[in-house]
Amino acid sequence: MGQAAPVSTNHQEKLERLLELSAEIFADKGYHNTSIRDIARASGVSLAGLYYYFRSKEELLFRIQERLLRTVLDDLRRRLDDVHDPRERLRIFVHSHLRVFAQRRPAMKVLVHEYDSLTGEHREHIRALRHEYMETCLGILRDVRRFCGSGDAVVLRVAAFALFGMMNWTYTWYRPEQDVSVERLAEQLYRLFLGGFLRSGDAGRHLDRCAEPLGPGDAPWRS
Amino acid sequence: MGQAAPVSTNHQEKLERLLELSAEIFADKGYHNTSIRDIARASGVSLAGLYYYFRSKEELLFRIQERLLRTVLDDLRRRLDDVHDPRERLRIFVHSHLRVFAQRRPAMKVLVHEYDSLTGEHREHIRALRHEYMETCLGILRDVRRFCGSGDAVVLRVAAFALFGMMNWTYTWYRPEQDVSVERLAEQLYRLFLGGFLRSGDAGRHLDRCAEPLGPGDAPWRS
Amino acid sequence: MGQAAPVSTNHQEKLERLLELSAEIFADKGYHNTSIRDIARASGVSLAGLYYYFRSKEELLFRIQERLLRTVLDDLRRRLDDVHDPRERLRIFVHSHLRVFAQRRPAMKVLVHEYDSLTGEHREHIRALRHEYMETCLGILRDVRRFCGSGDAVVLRVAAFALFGMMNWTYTWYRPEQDVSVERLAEQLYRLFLGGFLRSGDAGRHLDRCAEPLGPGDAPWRS
Amino acid sequence: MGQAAPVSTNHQEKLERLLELSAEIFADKGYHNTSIRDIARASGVSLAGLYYYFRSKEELLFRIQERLLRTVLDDLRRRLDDVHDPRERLRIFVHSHLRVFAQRRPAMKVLVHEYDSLTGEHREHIRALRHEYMETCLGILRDVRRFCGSGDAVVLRVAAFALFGMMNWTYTWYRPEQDVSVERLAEQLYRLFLGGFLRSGDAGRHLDRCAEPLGPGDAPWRS
DNA sequence: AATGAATGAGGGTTCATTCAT
DNA sequence: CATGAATGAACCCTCATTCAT
Repeated sequence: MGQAAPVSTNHQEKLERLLELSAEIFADKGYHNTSIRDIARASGVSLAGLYYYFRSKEELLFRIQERLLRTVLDDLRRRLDDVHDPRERLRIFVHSHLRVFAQRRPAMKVLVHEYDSLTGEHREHIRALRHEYMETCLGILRDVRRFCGSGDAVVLRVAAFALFGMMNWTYTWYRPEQDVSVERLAEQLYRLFLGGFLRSGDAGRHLDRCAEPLGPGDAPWRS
Repeated sequence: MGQAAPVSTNHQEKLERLLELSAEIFADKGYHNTSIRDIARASGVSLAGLYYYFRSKEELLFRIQERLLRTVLDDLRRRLDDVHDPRERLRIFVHSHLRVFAQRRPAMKVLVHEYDSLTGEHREHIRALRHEYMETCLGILRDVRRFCGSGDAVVLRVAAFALFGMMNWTYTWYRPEQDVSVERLAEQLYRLFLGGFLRSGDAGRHLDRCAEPLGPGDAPWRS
Repeated sequence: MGQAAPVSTNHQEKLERLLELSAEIFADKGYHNTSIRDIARASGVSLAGLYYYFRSKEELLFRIQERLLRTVLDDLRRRLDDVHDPRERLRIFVHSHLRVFAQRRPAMKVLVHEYDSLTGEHREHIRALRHEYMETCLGILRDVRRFCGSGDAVVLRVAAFALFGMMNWTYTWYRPEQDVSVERLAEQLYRLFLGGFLRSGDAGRHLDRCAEPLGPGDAPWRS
Repeated sequence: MGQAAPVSTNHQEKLERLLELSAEIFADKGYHNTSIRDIARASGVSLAGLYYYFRSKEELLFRIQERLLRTVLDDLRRRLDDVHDPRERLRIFVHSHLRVFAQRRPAMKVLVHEYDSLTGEHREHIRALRHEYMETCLGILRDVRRFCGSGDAVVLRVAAFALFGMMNWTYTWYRPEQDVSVERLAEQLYRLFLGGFLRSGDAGRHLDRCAEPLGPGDAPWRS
């Protein structure tokens, strides 16, 4: 009677604490430069004890990335739910991304910086989630353009990557505690991007030597 | 005067070939995931032989980054030499950066991705060169703003990082051979940035919780 | 009187199932290459649960060997009970050994292949049972010889080991389902051995450098 | 001028010393129960230093087995070279096998006992060599039978395995220093086998329930 | 009677680096 | 200049085993 399955909950909680902690260490020293022993030491769990929670170091990395991506995607979907104005949707996208970045900095750095450290199925799995996120972004941009001008696929793709670049690069310099607030950062990046995006048109088209259309990139951010 | 130290030249050439090759491998597998043996194997030089050219693995990483940064800075200075129009200077900055990125992709990825892998003096040295580069960028942005509007330091800083983010992030997705040409990419990013930069003003200022004054605001974006 | 401890019976049954299963796995992968976890997985019992049935991995190995040896010895004694013809006794010995081999292949392989994996008292205990079995065999051979010729102890010993070699080696090649029937295999080995045994005499005696007397020689084989 | 490549020779010598030593330890403690550290300790070479000579523990096991098998096969071929009498050829086979067994006991035990510890290509390679050896044996037995009686394939196969069993099993009990001389052991086993082989005919044929002929087994001793 | 959680010890292997030649 | 040979330290991971429940 009363609460059910407290054991499982306990396990889940401890696991999440370990994910959080590991993300911090990976973010700090880099995945390959972090030893499982480092994590054992920091967590107070024995070396072997960790393997009760993850099958391998790479699975640990994978779980960190997957958990964050799911959070990001869920959060975004919820926020976009009943918003229809294209620019407002873009604004929400930028703000949501950066807010999560600020709140979960270590995991975000790991997600952005250590994608290449994954291999095999782990990588494939994360690639798929990143792809989904990228598609969401491209959809929004398409709507903005349809509303305000032409929607060249190549231009859209470059713009999307530019936007991700602006946002993701923050992990190299932005510290929420020392810099401007996330809200203001997000707003500035949003306006910076939107301002240029709306007027960029098919910039430099005439310069391009490759004629063929590129089609939708298979790379999410980059596979 | 006699022969000008042909041995030395030979040495220099071989060293540069090794730097290039190592950059490729580091870019491909990551610095920490690459072993000196990998480099020995790929170069045909014996394991011990490599240590004639570098004192340590980290020095190898350092040389790759330093060499590229010097190239970038020199190239940029030369191109900016007698150009005075602020926007044209910004345009040159963007194009120069991306052209080098495209021409020396492996080294660029290493420069961008493996900065944290440096320690001690090596890191400090590279930090200084990066700082110099950043200052050049900020100087250009300041000029653009002075020409066209207010030049809030915080806004400038965020804009500069946004620009770097857009450009540096390309290492994760842009392939010169498969994507749009570098020229077009550069032009689009330049316009995207400039368009937003010129109209972004002190976006979101009222949202900010930080107290410090930011200079006279201009018209809100939405008006 | 009442019920005869049904719990205990349950326990005994489960234990025997575990012995059987473990024998299979040990036979397949080798004792040292098998982990307790493998056994837990295969049996569906939890890792810790297994330790209710055995005190240690080695005790598990010991029980497998001991159980089989007792079976073999009991079976043999029963079959030899009222048989007095020496050759018939030998025949029974061979058939019995090989029949058990065929019926309990995994355990037999473990018994033959993993004797060295035992240590201390476990090893000593099994050694004693094996010795008993060997003595039974030697006794039979002695009778055969006494019946048909001289009974040199050395010759007997070598012959006994030869017989065991022929029989035990079957674990490396004989598969009851694919090869000749056990009956035929047993009969052929029996005749092969008996044929040679009866005529081998003190073969090669003159070749031997050992000085110890070997008893009166009989006619050379070639005569 | 003078001797060529002394370095290579040195390397080869050291490697062979390591093979020999490792064979002893594997024979003594078993392959899976021996750690590379044990070998390092016994050889005086550092742990990492060993990996200059073998790529892996399994390759070490493989080399031990391969080296011995090549020795055995070469030796046997040389001895059989100009001998034509079938019985003499059989005699040479048995003597050769046991002499090598006695001279290289540790390696022989490893070859016989640790075949299952090999995997993948290593195993396949050894399997092929064992097969070649087995075929040589079968060829000899066929000749003996053709000379003296019928040559049933199944009987031959069983006889061959019986012979191998007699000989290989010696690793479990025979100590050249304490037992009869190798020559005498070989002679006795040879006569024991030949005596039975020549008179065994198609023993127990009528007992067999499986009718189909077995054809030449693919297993050497047992793959 | 059974298990989830945990651990110390040790496994095979790779690493950056050195040094005599 | 260049290398073959060697090493100490550290890596990730698995092991048999225990103990509170």
